[in-house]
Amino acid sequence: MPEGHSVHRIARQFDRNYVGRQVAASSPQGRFAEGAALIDGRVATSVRAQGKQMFLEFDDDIWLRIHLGIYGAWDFSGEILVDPTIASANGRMGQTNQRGTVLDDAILDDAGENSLASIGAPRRTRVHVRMSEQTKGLADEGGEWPPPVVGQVRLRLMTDITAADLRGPTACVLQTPEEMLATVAKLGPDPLVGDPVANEERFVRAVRKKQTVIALLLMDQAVVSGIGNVYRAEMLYRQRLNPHTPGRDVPEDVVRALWRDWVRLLAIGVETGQMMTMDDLSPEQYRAAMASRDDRHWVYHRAGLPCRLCGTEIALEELGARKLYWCPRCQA
DNA sequence: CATCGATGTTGAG
DNA sequence: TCAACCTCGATGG
Repeated sequence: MPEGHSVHRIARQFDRNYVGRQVAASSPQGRFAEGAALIDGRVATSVRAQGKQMFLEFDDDIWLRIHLGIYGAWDFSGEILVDPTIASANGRMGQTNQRGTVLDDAILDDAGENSLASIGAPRRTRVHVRMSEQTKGLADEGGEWPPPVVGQVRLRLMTDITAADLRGPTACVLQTPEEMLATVAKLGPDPLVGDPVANEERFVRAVRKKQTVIALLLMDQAVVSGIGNVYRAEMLYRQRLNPHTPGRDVPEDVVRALWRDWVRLLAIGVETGQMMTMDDLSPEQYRAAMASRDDRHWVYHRAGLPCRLCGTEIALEELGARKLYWCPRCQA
């Protein structure tokens, strides 16, 4: 499941490959047939992302709102122009198969003549991008156009050279400009949207006026946009903050530190496509982290394992129907 | 092969 | 508070 960084990456791919182009829309699965018919043949005019929501605008004044939810995903295939701002730091998109990471770990066709090693001026490359093991075979077929529909595809958006298949979204709806703005208005600040100073102040105010525990506030999309269960656990650990601290009791400087850390982690996530939440890794640690997501985090998914710093068993508890991982000693 | 669980949200009760 | 949504990788037999 994508957290905010993935949604921004997807938005950039739409910006690069769809905005300014006429789009053929269809709903192979049928559950979005009416909506698809409404936008079919229109030109995509802009795209925006805030938190876990993405909005794709079509002429004239029709906004497609997408929320991937817990298992939604986009599959891109065909000929795509890779946004240079999201090429990975090591010169190649990741190769792991994490589900739901969408363009995180997006993959170049293994047989591909192209590599993203040359991060620079945008250039058109024939690549296949995928997100799920299921569609790997499809991408590797190559050549077939349009790509055969695999499984339940709610919405397919095609330019003459690129296809994007949407499956399993929580939300896939058309909105008027007013409705889109109303949706955005309910969302907390996103570091990549709007004024940085205003965003931080908004976050600080929202946290410090509530008695809700900070672990819940960080997951509240009205308080801050884009943080999910992984970033939540990791951010709390990085501040050595007890997850049960009421928002109003978190010192202001710590609240600000949380925000600035989110700014930083989101930027890293958007750029690399990975939720890398550990700093200053040794070469050995870095290799491990690249190879396995279990080695990228301080506490997430590490219940019962020794804390990387103090050796205490990482605790797991249910909070708001989600799993919370934390170190009882470091975050006392 | 079957079952589980997940980087999420909504809405019924 | 909890089921539903809807998909698929991981896990276990």
